[in-house]
Amino acid sequence: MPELPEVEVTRRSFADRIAGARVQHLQMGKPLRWPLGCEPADLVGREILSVARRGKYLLIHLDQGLLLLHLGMSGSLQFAQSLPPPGTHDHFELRTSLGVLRLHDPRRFGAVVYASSLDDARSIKLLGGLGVEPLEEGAFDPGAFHRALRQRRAPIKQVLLAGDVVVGVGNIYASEALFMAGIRPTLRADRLSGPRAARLHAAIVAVLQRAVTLGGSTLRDFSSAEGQSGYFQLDAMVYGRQGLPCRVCGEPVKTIRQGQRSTFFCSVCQKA
DNA sequence: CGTGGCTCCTGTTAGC
DNA sequence: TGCTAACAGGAGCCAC
Repeated sequence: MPELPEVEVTRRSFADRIAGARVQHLQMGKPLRWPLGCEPADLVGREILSVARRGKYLLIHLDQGLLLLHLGMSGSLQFAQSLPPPGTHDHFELRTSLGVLRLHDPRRFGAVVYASSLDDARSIKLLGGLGVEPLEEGAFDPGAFHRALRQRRAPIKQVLLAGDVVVGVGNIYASEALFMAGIRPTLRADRLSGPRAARLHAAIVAVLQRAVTLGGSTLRDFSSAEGQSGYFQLDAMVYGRQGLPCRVCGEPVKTIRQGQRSTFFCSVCQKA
């Protein structure tokens, strides 16, 4: 569920408040995607230095090691001075001197993984193959983006989702960025001209930035760690709008399946 | 090595 | 109203 904007909104909603906290207790619920990788008790007493983000992963840096956190499809975080007793879908809870951090994740596609450092095998395995950060100053270059796309024969939508060229673009924002750039989602990535790749590059940045500003999308259950819902979906151009008139030309929005995920597009505004 | 398909899990919704 | 099947924002893994 959460794509880059939702993860970034989550990070901003608690990073400053948890920095400097001391870990008092770590409680795991039902198994998540991978085992934690250390004894929960081993983390007691460590200090939380900062919360960073890489792609859709949150990196909680400790004075020794770090926790890699992924929200999967249905995960959300809460951080507060105190919280009501955990429910059936709360599978990770970190009690600290400054508050309680809790992961709520019904589908349990999310993960919390301890790594001793960023060069640790566990972090390399999870973060090593990730593409560039689209919103990082100077990191996402239109020319390099075009060159990377020329190596790929898969449909452009699926190349965006794969996350090894550029990170953070999930199912909602892939459809939205392709609409904004006027590109058909089924077009082979290597068939994009330089100008069209540049247009897509700009669209990705614009869509993600706008979504962060709006507090992310809240289709079902996303909210920030402060409990705020996002508003992006209220003005999605194509996502979730199958059969409804395109906001630009009025043509009914189409939906197709690509790699078991639904894609939304306008056949008039996205001719090729 | 790039690509496409499958998989994990639970909850909600569309359709009969 | 009730049952069932399809689908949901991710992404690692495996066979080609």
